[in-house]
Amino acid sequence: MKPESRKQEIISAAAILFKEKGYSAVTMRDLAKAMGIKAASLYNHIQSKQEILSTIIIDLAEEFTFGMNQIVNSEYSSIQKLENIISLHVDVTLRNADGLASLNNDWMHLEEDNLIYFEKMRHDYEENFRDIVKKGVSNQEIKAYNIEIIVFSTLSTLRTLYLWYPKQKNIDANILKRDMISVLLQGVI
Amino acid sequence: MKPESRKQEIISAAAILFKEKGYSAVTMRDLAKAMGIKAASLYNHIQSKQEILSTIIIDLAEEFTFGMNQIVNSEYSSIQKLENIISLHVDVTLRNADGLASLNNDWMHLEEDNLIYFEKMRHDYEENFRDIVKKGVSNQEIKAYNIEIIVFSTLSTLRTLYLWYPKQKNIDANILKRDMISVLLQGVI
DNA sequence: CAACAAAACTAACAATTGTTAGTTTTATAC
DNA sequence: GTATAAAACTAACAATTGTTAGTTTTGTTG
Repeated sequence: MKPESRKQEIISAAAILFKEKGYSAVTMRDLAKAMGIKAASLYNHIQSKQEILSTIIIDLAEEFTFGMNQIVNSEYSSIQKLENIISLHVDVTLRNADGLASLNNDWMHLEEDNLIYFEKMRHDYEENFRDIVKKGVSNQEIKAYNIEIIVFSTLSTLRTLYLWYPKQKNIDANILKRDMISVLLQGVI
Repeated sequence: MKPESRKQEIISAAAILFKEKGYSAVTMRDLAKAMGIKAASLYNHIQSKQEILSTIIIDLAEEFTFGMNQIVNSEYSSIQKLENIISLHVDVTLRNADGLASLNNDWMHLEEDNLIYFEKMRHDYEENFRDIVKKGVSNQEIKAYNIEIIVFSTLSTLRTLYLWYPKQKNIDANILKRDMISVLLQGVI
């Protein structure tokens, strides 16, 4: 592993603190203490507290957007697309569970352009997800339950994965994917 | 409907603001403005900002604890117990969606005894939930997937219901229960 | 060792925070 | 109409907030 830049170290430390208490409750002095330095010293590396938050959230949101676009443009069946979405969430969660806490709970503290940009990405993501489910229902690949409930319950579980998986000790990514696919999809197929 | 006491009005207004921005980001001046009064005037009715938060969260947590205890002590099958849990969450969510945002996202800002009390209730709740699933698996009422994943994915969906149901227009509680039961349980039965 | 950049420091700022004290207004009861 | 209680107000507090300016220390490169 190559050493993180000082800026990246700060962002990673911030993500952990944001996960524990939320963006608003974490002070720059808290963050500095976690880094073993003084608050003012942080500003040699970052521009503002807000920059930390937006870096954490926007990077992750773009990862999801990119992954979803690949899935949407693929030639898989609807069910296979859903499996790929589950796989995407597992991958991102294993790589950056701390950051996902901010994405889920602190996105509303983004400012101006970043807030608008984030909300558009989230909206498009949900829209793509919904379209995949709809297509699957019209295909008769997926049972015609309430579509909104399928979308909501699957997304809820995937979005909350960051809270749960750290409690499981050393769970293998592929086993996790397989089990998530079973539980989330067996009911709707 | 009987008129809410002034204190209850404040707590309800606070729950809405807490849902939008989180406990830490809402100031007493924000809350006062929402009530159309000055911040100092709030203190004629409440003791502290913390008291508002703990009232919102502890009341809800006790509702869940009470409901879960009734289900645990009933003579239903495991599946019926799970259906009753789903029904409990739907009922509580329809009655107080705003407060559930605080319970889900701001419980860590509870102080001392209330924090300990809350964490115990949450732990016991999850433990009861898990035991019901385990019993169902040993009964062969429930498929023997990864138990932890079943518990986690079901709870995630139920806990996030408060975010989603307000977007559905005038959805009937009983229809919602029926559909939730279908999507959450058909996969694991 | 001299030079330079990276990264830390001290000290302070203006704004905002939850909360208190004391006072005035508003509504209710006799 | 006067007394009482409820609910608002003004003014201020001590602490904490994100951030800046200016300075010193640390580490690297020739």
